[in-house]
Amino acid sequence: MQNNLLSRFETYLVEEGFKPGDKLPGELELAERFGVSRGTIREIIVHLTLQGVLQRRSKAGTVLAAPKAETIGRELALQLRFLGCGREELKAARLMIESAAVPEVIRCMTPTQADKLNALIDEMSAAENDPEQADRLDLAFHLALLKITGNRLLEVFAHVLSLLFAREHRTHFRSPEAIQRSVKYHRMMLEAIRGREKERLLELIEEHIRPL
Amino acid sequence: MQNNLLSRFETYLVEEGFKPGDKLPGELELAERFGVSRGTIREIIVHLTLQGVLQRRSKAGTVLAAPKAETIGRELALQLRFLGCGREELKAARLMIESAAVPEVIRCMTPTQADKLNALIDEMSAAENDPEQADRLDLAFHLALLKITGNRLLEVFAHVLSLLFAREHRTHFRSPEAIQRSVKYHRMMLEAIRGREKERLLELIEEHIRPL
DNA sequence: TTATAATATTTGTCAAACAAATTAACCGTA
DNA sequence: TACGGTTAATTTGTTTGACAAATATTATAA
Repeated sequence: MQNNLLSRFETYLVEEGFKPGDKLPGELELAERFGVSRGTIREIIVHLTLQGVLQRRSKAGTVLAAPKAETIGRELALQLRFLGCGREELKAARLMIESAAVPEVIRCMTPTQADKLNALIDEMSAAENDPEQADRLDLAFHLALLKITGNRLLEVFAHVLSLLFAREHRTHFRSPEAIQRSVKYHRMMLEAIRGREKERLLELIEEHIRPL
Repeated sequence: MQNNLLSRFETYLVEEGFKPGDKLPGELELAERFGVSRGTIREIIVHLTLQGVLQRRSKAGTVLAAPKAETIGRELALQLRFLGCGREELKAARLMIESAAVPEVIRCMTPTQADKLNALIDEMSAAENDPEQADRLDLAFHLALLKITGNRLLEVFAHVLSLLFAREHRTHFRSPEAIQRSVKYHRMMLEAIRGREKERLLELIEEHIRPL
């Protein structure tokens, strides 16, 4: 049963003390070690590779990957897609996650990060005639916001939500006006963050997400 | 490249309009359809199976799975494990997620759900001499709490966090006293929920999670 | 029509093979 | 000794073929 082989392989990875970047033995050796054929162990290796746990350089070998929030979220999004969440459920989750981060965001914010947010806002404002680009920048802003907390778990969750949003409802913005309205909200949010106004920021986030 | 084949397969699943429970064609037919050998397409099928997107009854066939928060969270947890989050990061994430859910929890709570929470608390109280069981029930309580919101995305996130917690620090409770202290907090939280006291609940959650 | 037996599918797993790429070994030269 | 280039050995990516075991389907008999 593959499930069993997978967990054996997982504990092998952990117990053998592999660290990101370390090279694993070849497929043949691994197959022998686990008492299965190369094809069988390969199914597991490929799975973990697609999952983002391993990384393979073609024809050279397999190494333990340094997992990134981005690649991790990508795979999860597919699964959640079949979960069939509606727009409202997604919005609610986004709202909750972002609201949750507010205290930490205000606590951790540095001037450099504020500048970066500002740059994203400007860029989005400039993209008022490119809805697709504006959409990407909108999501980038919200992600950057959460990234301020320095919590990678939250970052992964936010990524998942962005991806789901992007896939299901890729056309938020239809007019330059809508884009500029969003830009305005982002600016107000940034002001609230700079002024450490927690309540104000919560209000803004809610108002910003609700009408999506 | 497998990555490409995976995304082709994914769009196939979506475009062909498969719904949970639907049976897919056999491996041979799929292999032919995608222009690869059985072994190659199998790597993708196995991956999606381990991922929880597909489900296979041995020697009978493959069907599209009805994804559950639990199985989805399980796979993600492994990935995040290699991300190497420390206890503090985990705690912060838990705190944020649970705090985020508070308004919704209070809004959505029904008497039946309150009773269920109560039952979980009683069970945990009775398990004061079985730390492992108490630990499980503790997590079950927190999960049930989030489930009240009816938001499956939040549920998945909560699951991930529970699993990470369970794996990394499986020995929260060392004494019956510690367990009863936790039980006491759960009871107070339940009271706050029943009384719709938002601020009180937030306080309790913070106090409850901080010393872990 | 229904129960049962025979047959055909389908998965799970293995072995062997080969091209293409990369890595390691070797070897002659300065 | 140190270095650069050529050759040989590994390793992956992918295919084909094979076979047992479980399951689904069909045919047959009561």
